[in-house]
Amino acid sequence: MTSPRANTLAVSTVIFALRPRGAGPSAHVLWVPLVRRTRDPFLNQWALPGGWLSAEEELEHAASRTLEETTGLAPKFLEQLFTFGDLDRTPGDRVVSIVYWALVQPTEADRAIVDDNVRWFAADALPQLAFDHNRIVAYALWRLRTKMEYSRIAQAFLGTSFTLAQLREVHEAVLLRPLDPANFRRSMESSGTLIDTGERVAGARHRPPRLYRYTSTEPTPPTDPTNRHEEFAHDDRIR
Amino acid sequence: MTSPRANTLAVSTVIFALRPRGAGPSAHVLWVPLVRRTRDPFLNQWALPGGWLSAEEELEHAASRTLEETTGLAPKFLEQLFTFGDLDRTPGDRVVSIVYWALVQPTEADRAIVDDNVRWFAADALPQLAFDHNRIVAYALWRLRTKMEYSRIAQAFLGTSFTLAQLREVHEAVLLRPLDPANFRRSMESSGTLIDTGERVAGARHRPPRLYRYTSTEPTPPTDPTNRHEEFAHDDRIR
DNA sequence: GCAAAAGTGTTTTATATACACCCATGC
DNA sequence: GCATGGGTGTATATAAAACACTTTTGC
Repeated sequence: MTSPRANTLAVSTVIFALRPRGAGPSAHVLWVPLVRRTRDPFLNQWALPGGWLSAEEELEHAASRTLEETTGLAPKFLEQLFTFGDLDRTPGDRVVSIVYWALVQPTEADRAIVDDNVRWFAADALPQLAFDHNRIVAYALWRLRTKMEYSRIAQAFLGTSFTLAQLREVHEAVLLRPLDPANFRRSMESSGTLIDTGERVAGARHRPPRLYRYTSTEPTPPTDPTNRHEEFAHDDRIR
Repeated sequence: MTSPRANTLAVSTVIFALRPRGAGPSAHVLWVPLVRRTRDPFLNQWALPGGWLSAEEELEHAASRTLEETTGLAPKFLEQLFTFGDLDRTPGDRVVSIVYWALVQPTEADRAIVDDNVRWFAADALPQLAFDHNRIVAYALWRLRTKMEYSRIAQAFLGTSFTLAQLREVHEAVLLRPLDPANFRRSMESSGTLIDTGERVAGARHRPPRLYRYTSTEPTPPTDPTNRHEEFAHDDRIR
């Protein structure tokens, strides 16, 4: 005789960073940190970072905390993605996972933790993950690509100032296609979200590019459910 | 001495229907069914239909079940909206609410249940609701309006066949602005989602309009997290 | 000078909008 | 006929894409 099933609440986070890669068509690729499971089910398999939700912790806080614990980084973008609760996604108790997604910049010589139980993987070449985590990452990737087209989350992969070429590189790496430099420049300039810092980057053997910053606020949708990250409104058009 | 707080899981649903109204600029308005709370907290105040989540019920099933129980209707559209879990949204135990939103057609002489504890309200003139439910409805409204512009959820308010004027009326009522009939026709025709049934509606004292149907499937985003409602992909772009 | 990327200009294409006007029906 | 929406045509404005060309640096 088995005891009745119970609901358990968990928070997980899909963390994206953009890192240079050896060679290939585009110079940067999306990477995702995963943690190795240290218990059953799916012992030793890779999974999204996350943990049980305590009754005293805000959802978003739980997401950014696990993010800090696995990458050592603070997110420049953090947003709720979806809540997964299919009955068959876990054996034993039913686990409802509130999943967030985050963008971080790979700073300070990849300050990111890398030990035997935490590793970064190329987002388009993941191994078989625990639970339904492959599906979750795939959905997060779709959301990232969709949102990149109408918002300015690209900045979250970069520092405070950047050249248009760097910003374009981010878009190209995420969208997986080349963008016309001339048209990209115009569309960014006309968006009104860029500020010319006046500075330039010398040193390369070509005309020194300008450095830009982002304006601090973006027109937020009337009712962002969280009202915490005005910089990047929640969906929308979850298109 | 108080016992430690616990997490509780609930599912609620924001249900929209489009119903004719007495007079005014547009002939139809959005309505939302609410239920009266029969216990504390917020005793007697109006709230979104919903209930506790059992460990044996799928999230979406819980949403459509409460929808059936409060309206007597089956949803033509049902999708996860957002998960609300702020610590201060409930007194006592912390309640995490997975909120769905749904569109129904007001069929069969408003088969909808109307008793002392269930009532329909105009979506733009709600009373003060229990918990954070005003904010939730506002967010659902924003999502409905956003999604109306790039998907074909409008059909969910209508029967299987409809005239272009009816479809336009839906858009106008949701978007709260008049649309050019000529341009609306063209944009719908060029979308490739409409099928001319060949039938017409006679009886009115003007040229009889054609009846259209929707094509059955829409290009789904690569990774709809649920894969159940291919007709209406989840955000995203939750644009 | 030459290579390479920054940056500007121009043309084409597609799409959205505004609005004039004809068509088919009921009365 | 006339009123009423159904339906077509067309001109204009705005934005996306394609691509030629000039500018500024390092070597």
